[in-house]
Amino acid sequence: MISEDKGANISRRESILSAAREVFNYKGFHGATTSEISQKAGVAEGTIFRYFKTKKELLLAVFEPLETAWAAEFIRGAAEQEDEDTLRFYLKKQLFLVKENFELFKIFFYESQFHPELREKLTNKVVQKTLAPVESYLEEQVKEGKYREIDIPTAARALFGMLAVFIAWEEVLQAEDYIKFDEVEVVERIIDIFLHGVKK
Amino acid sequence: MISEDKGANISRRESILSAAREVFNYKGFHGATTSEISQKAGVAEGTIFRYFKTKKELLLAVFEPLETAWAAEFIRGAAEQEDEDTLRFYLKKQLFLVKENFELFKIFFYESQFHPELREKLTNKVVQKTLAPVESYLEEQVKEGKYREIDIPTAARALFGMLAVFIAWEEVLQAEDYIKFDEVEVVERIIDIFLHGVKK
Amino acid sequence: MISEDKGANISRRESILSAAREVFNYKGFHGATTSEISQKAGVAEGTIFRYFKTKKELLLAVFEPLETAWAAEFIRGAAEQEDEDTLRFYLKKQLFLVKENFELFKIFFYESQFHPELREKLTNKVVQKTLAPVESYLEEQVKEGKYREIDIPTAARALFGMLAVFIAWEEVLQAEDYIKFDEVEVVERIIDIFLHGVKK
Amino acid sequence: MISEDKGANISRRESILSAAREVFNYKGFHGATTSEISQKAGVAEGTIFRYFKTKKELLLAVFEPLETAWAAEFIRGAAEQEDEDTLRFYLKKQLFLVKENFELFKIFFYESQFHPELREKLTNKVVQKTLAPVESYLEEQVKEGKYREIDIPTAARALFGMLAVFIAWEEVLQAEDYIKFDEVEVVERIIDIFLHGVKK
DNA sequence: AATGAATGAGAATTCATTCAT
DNA sequence: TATGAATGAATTCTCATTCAT
Repeated sequence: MISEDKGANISRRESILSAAREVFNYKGFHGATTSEISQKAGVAEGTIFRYFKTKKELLLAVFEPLETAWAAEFIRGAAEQEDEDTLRFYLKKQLFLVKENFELFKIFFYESQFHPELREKLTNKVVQKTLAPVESYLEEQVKEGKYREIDIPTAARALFGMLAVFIAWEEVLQAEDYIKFDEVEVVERIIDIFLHGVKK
Repeated sequence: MISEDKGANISRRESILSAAREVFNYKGFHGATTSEISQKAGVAEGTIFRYFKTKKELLLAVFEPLETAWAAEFIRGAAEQEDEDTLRFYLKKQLFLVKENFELFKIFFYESQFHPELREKLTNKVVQKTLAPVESYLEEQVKEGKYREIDIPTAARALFGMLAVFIAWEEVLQAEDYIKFDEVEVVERIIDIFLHGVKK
Repeated sequence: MISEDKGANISRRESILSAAREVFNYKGFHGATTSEISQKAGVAEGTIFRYFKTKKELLLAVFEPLETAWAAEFIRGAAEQEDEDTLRFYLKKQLFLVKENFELFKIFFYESQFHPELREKLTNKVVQKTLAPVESYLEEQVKEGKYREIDIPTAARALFGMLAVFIAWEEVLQAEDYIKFDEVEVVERIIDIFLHGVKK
Repeated sequence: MISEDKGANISRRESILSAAREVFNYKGFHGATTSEISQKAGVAEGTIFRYFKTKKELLLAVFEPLETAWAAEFIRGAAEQEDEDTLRFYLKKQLFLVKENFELFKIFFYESQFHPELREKLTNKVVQKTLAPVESYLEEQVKEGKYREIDIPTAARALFGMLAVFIAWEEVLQAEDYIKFDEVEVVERIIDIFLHGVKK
């Protein structure tokens, strides 16, 4: 079979999802048109609606890989963080996961305002799952007397905020022209400040 | 003429801007219609276009007060932060300023992706100005040997990330149902962790 | 003002309604397109939707004159039918009213299947109102012993059925080519058969 | 293969026609989709187009059984009506035939407006054939001096109109909630009025 | 012969923008 | 200057029909 378009060996559903992700990313949900998505996917416009009843359903489907990634991650993440090294490893992995899926994240966040079902998914399937391992780690350390008597939920969220801001810096502000941060170094530095801040 | 609508003593331009802010906020830029804005502003739809050539121009104009607020803040903020107390005070004020204008911020952030002129404003007139006083404070402290040899830009951004994440928690995720944080306490705790983390 | 199109001195709403009636008539509701209606009305397609929120609302509005005509007729018709002459006069007027509005009737009938609100209007505002005067006339005559002991509702409906069939003959079957009936004569003959059939 | 669906022992063509009848009936021609018809028929959508070139051709084919029924009826009906009893019997049978096929009739009538070939069929193969026996009966009776000198075509049509209106009452208006007529009684009463009206 | 995925023309509806008043 | 009716391009979505398998 000779087929030069990108739909050759991936399924049409995937082509559409991939095109939708791309277009949603640089136009937003409302700004994206099904016409543009269909062109990018190399299918007829009507074909989109064979796979997704409405444009909104397409939006929801677009996040599936995120949920999947997080669900998988959660299982592995659940394996208790025992020491600083595992924590560092976990944080880096999470950061990488977010960066890798940043386009999706951005839309996910933004559209959450307008679609309660999205908001719920974001909160329960992504945010809470991301926080949980860190919170249980911190709790352990505090209990063992290694860390100060900090407020766990606050601390966990703060830690992620410190990391998130760098992704926003790069991805939203596209501000690398002003200051370019080396990712690995930044993570080390942030963890350093944080751990120094919570340790006794 | 005695007019009882809100446009009575504020100019039409202001009515329109205020209505636009409100509608952009809960519908997003694309979701907002000039018709709804005009109704909220109490003017005819056509009138909007006497003050703003296009809907996009209206979007850009909507952020003016943010810039103004930040410009004013910058002047005052420039007065060096000399000690922890001034830092705490500054951070709280900034946080309050962001929360107060959160609606605008959200649109500002989101639309920045699609409109480079917005992105530039956001980076230069808001973000950089907010970071500067903290960076200069940290630099001072490091120089004086009170703080560890941290990377200043990283630390400053991390600090704001820690705070920002709580606003996002409330405003984007609307996740107060899960955990409700007391704002004043949270700020104290975060600053505590941060300072503990950077101090020698 | 120089304006040669038909929308010159009738309101746009009327132009649209009139065009809609015409197109609904020869294409049916589903077969009619708002595009064709707008062209016939001499307005832009979008203009239709300034006057009628949806195509269906346009359908409902199209029947207003029917209801109005019937409401007016009802008031006059309510004046008791005292003798055969008034009955004849009433029936001819009704028949004329139906013929004059036949296009509307046809759509009204047909679409009643799919839109319960239409069905209810048809039954209550048109059919029942048309039957009432005839029923009360028949009742009177039976009571006075002039007519046989017939079933009033059956007889009234039967009478209208006799007349209606000729309208259907002409308007639906367009069967004048086969047999052409003289309207006035037909009505006389039918009334003759009917009265002869119910009299003692 | 033992197939349990309804298409098992009736031909595919019949399954499709039967499904089409059903769907045309409650959705109308335009409202019906070939997709729904194919599902109801238990065949693939494409299969419909192997049996019927277009949806319209399917519409035309749907009426075949009506024509067949009427053709059969005609042959039997042609056997002269000799007395009132045979007339009564014939009318009841016809009425039953119409009621039984009312769904088809309704579409037949309605779509006749838009498709001349349908209209012609309706007039020639159904309506004329139905009228003929009654007309010849009436003619006979008038000739024999038993009935008054009425206009035969008018009278025949009027008789059917009287009956038809009751079917419309039930089936189109679905107005049984208002008044419910007993079918057998109604037919008796109508024939009674009619015959009384035409007899000397 | 039968399938059903894919098509794309065409449908109703929305909305930023214009312009006569 | 302000209006708001009118516009029509653009949008999402539907569906009869085709065609490779």
